[in-house]
Amino acid sequence: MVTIYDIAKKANVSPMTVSRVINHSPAISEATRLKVEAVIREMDYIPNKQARGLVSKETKLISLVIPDIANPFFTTIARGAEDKALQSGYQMLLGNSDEQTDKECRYVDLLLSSKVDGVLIAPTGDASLSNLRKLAKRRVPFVFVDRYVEGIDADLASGDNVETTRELVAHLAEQGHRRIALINGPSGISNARERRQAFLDALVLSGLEAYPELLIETHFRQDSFSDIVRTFMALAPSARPTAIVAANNFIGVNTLRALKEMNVTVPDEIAVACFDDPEPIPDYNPFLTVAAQPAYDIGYMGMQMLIERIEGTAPARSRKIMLPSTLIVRKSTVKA
Amino acid sequence: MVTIYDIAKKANVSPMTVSRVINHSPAISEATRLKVEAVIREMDYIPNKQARGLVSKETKLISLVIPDIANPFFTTIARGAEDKALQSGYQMLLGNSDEQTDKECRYVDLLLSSKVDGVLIAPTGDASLSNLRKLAKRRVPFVFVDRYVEGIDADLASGDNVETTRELVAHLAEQGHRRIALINGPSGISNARERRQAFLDALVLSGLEAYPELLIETHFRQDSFSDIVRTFMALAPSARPTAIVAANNFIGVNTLRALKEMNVTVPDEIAVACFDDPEPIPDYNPFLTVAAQPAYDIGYMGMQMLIERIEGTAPARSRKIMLPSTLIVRKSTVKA
DNA sequence: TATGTTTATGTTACCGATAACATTAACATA
DNA sequence: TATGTTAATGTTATCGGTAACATAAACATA
Repeated sequence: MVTIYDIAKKANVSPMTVSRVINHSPAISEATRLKVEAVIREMDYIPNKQARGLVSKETKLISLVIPDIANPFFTTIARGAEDKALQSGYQMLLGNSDEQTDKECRYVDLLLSSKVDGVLIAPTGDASLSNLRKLAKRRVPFVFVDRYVEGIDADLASGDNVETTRELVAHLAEQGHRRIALINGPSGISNARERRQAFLDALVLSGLEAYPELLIETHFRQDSFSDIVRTFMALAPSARPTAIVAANNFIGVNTLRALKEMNVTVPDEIAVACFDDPEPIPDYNPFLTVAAQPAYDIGYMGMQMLIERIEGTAPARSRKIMLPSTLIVRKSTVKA
Repeated sequence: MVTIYDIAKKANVSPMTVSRVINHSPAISEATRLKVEAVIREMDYIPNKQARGLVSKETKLISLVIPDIANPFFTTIARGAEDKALQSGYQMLLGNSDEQTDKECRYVDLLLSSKVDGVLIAPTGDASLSNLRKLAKRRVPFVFVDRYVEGIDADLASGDNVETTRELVAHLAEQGHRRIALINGPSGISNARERRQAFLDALVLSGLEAYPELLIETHFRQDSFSDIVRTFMALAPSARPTAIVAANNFIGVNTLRALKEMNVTVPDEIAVACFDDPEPIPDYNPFLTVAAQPAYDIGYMGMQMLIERIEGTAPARSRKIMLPSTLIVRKSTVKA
């Protein structure tokens, strides 16, 4: 491998002079600079970031830890985050936690060892506390995307859960629904908690009543909703929900599937709307009404805040950025 | 930061002994090992990969360079690749080339500086040659996913373009179509070239004729197909295609959209089928007939071959893995 | 008993860069 | 002319590990 020593020898200067040229130090004569630059080009020298990092204590590496890169919502966050990282000269490491705190823990250990400059994380839930404490203890800056953890002070970029929930409920209320169910994520995850509260508030706002039996808590990656749907359908017709709000795209799509399997027609018998668009490339004839969170911006802004933290240009107090969603009304909530 | 020197001092041994314990060297007495391990735990020591890598010449970093992480096909490749990487103790860096050779070049420079152990790449096309040469020159192992570059010898994991194309054409022929169009990617990308040839061969196999005016070359991320569709519709009715094969999900979806805008009914007037499912979470009522390539396996197998190359356990000759697709027939090709 | 072998541990140098300090030459100033 | 100042460059130590070699103690063998 070509090192600054090879360059130095060939250019007849000291390695330190080469280092100065590479780092654009002003204390270099024009003549020397040109000479060294010529040799660098000639020998096709590339600085070794590892060696540099050992001294400078920075790696220009940022880790993104998300539940699942295959979910279009997180995919788009990743895309936004990566764009910002590249702009600022950082490279992005990817980690899927699969909503499992122990897998997340494995990543945290890995990235602590890799000495990343910072971490952008959508934590698996409140159980992530110990993982985040580990980061904090080692003074690795981190920023939350999509979700936060109670008791940990850090910047957050997320969708506006309150306003988004309100929009979904208002839309359904407008369509005449009076009994609306919520199929939510686990209460151990901040956005599920927020969505639940926002849902209850939104019902009041729309002049509707809340029914405890229509408030379901499940997982964001639950893949069968047959039991839940069956329970709904077992209710007396007057007690059945006529509309369902699903707390993410995965729940939304799989609820639709369960309804279809049980021959419940959507939206005629039950309307369905959800958070996050399941389709990154909108299909010909999309069916599901969604409140699309601005995932790209969440990733981009989150990364921006993180880089500001890393580079010390962020304000001392932590920032919470809530971005508005876009309600996209489709067939699953509008009767023909 | 806690280093092996801190551990050594506290445990009353030399730093080298600590290093041996960390690396599970057998030449350590049980007593010393336990003593050192206790101090390591007590002081919460984490090895510094940068320092280690400076000596060992490995970073346990692999870079994945793909056109776009937001495209579900590549997303799923990333997911498979990441799973395999983690299993084998590697971390994955992500880079989006956006189908631009110069952006790809920027990444290659970055990862050369980061001293990654290997690169998994879906090259932007034949123009990637110089970028790949750079990698080869520096002896950074790389493996192709989805696409290869003529003149570069490396392992490849991809879908079986020939067989997949044949299936799509056979399906359309079975539906009675005699004039089938192909809207393809750029001929500078290997899989577009392969799909074109496979398409022509498949037509022959199905006893159909090829019409040059129905062979369109465009971009994999082209977003408007109005002109192409308009040209088709301007043909005399007997010369118009009755079916279109789109070379990827993006082309497929946007062709559908263009057809819709021009009030061409699908599949009645024109049927449409494409490579790669645009929907990572199949929607309630998916419309588009697709040949779904096994993206997860492409990523997983590609990463596996790469790790074998890195660790020197791969055979000298390069391997080409072609994985079969699954034809999913939906409404866009089947008249009601 | 002297020597060889094995096992466990320590010492030194180095990976490729940079920070901190040292030196030199050129020039300005008194 | 002696001294101070500035600009350009060099030297040394260090970052946190590990390879290679050195050493010491314990034991076996002739």
